[in-house]
Amino acid sequence: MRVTKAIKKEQLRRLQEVYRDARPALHYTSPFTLLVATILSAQCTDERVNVVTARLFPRLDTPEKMVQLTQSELEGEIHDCGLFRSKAKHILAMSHMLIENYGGEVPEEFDELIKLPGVGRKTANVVRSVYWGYPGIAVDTHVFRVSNRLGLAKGSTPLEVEMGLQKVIPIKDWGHAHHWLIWHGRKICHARKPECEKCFLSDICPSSTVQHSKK
DNA sequence: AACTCGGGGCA
DNA sequence: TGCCCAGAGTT
Repeated sequence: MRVTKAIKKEQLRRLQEVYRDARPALHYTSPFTLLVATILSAQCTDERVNVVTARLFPRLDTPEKMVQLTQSELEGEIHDCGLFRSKAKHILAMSHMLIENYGGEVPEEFDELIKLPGVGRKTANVVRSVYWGYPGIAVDTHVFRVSNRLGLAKGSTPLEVEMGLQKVIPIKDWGHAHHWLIWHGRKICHARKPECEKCFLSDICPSSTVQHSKK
């Protein structure tokens, strides 16, 4: 199936309709806690991240409080998230940098965010688009996979998909489309066994395994 | 572009 | 057991 611009628009319309009430799955109360939760979410399910942050953020929700922990203490706090050594190192270094260079606040500029240890394009775009509503699509594994399957934005690298998505998604929806695509990837368009028979986009998805009589 | 970090969930 | 999970840094 050739994916026309009209089909892409229809895909987005249906995604918006079905996931209208989709909210961020990660628990956070501020830019800093969203930043930390997003770092913890790397290669880890959001359910597990929420278990860790639920007991972490009531006590440690600012850079100033975070840097009072030692490396090994923080590793113990986030152990269940996996990749805990590098994550703990990054979170501590990031907190120190926020205090020294940004007055303890999280900068809103993309170029400043990605200077922070442990923060790449994906994490920077999450904080900007989800918390502050800035333009920018965060491309994680779900967004990458679903976008490629739908033909919404094809690319061999996350950056190519990010640029492609920004051409087809209206600016006002960039923070929301991030959630539509993630929820769709979680609920239906799984990595290993996509449930195409349950998918409300199977008739206009070039990767669908469902047979359709009409083309 | 490929490799590494990493414990837990699930087939 | 083997593969996967809301990635980023290094080589």
